[in-house]
Amino acid sequence: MDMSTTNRGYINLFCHTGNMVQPRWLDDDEKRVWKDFTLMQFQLFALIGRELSDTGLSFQDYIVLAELSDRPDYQARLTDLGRQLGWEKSRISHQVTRMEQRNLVAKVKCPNDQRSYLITLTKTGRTAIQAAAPQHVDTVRRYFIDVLTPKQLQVLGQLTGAVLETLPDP
Amino acid sequence: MDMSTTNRGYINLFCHTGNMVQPRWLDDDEKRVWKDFTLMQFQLFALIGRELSDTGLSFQDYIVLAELSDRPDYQARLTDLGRQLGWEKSRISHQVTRMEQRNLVAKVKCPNDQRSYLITLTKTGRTAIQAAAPQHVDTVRRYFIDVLTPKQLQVLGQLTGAVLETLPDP
DNA sequence: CCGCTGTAGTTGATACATCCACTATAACCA
DNA sequence: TGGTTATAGTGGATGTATCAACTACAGCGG
Repeated sequence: MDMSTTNRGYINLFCHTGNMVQPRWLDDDEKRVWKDFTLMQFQLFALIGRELSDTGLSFQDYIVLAELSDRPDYQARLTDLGRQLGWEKSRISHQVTRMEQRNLVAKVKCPNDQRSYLITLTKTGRTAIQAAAPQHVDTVRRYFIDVLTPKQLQVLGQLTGAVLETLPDP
Repeated sequence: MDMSTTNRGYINLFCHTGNMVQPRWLDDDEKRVWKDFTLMQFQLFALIGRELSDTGLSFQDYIVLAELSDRPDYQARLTDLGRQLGWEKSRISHQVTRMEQRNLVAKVKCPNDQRSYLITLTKTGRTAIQAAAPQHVDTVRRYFIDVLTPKQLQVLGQLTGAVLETLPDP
């Protein structure tokens, strides 16, 4: 099962050229970046979740509430909400259902389209995100934004854009 | 609830200076980078999971199998495995339990330490990661590594390191 | 040898993400 | 107008993270 005695492990890559399958290893730098990147993103989002949890909101709750807060009328159609966040319909549906049960948002049948729902920010939801925002944004700055130099931030923006463009739609 | 009429939304940040709480917004660039970054990482890992799913492995399965493959004897103590991956004990425990039920790994009581288990790669596990590796590594290259310029990869490595160092231990 | 503290791992509860199959309405077009 | 297709959303099943409370063993100091 060894692919090479000097460069083991399945983080290493194969690359399909034509109908030949040729190994194309990750070199040590690429391997390190990939592993560190996966670790970093996971730890970062886990931390954000933990720091948010005193407020009774999950990061997912926060994201939805923040998106609704960004709207002039504090409401959005369910699918628009999902589309805006890059969430698939089932994910946003389940999430909103849970949030509705906790009274963070309300669902109203859309008058124009009998299939749709308007999701609106409730008083409770508004209060919750108001309470959570200071600590959340502090965390994002402290452990991410402010850790990076302006140059790093700029490159990260470009790089993120490049990856997002390459990623297929669904 | 508006923090400002020109710069709304709870992605914006507050910063605690002494016992004063002062708003410190994310400017438009920072906001874009943060949102795009969260979106990118999520979509990327979702894609990796989907592309892996034909092989019957989740990304988490893959990570564990890859880590075990990297060991000369194809085995590791449960906690070492978790430590290596940056996973907390409950997470690695649950994951390994599920993987054991599918015969991807085996658990043996550690002879030296009656509290510990040695997790070993089974024949099935070995076959599974062998089958999955080509497509997996191809995906990682195609949608991440090869999308980035060497310069971007280098900056990403530095930036990732900086964030990881800042992140608190647990 | 006893008790204390730390470490290894489990378990059950809850929340989250995904998949797939499903209902219902809308839009289109022949 | 009636049939087809696309869109909006639901619901259940499975796998995945996290938390807190738990058992059990190890190592240490008296």
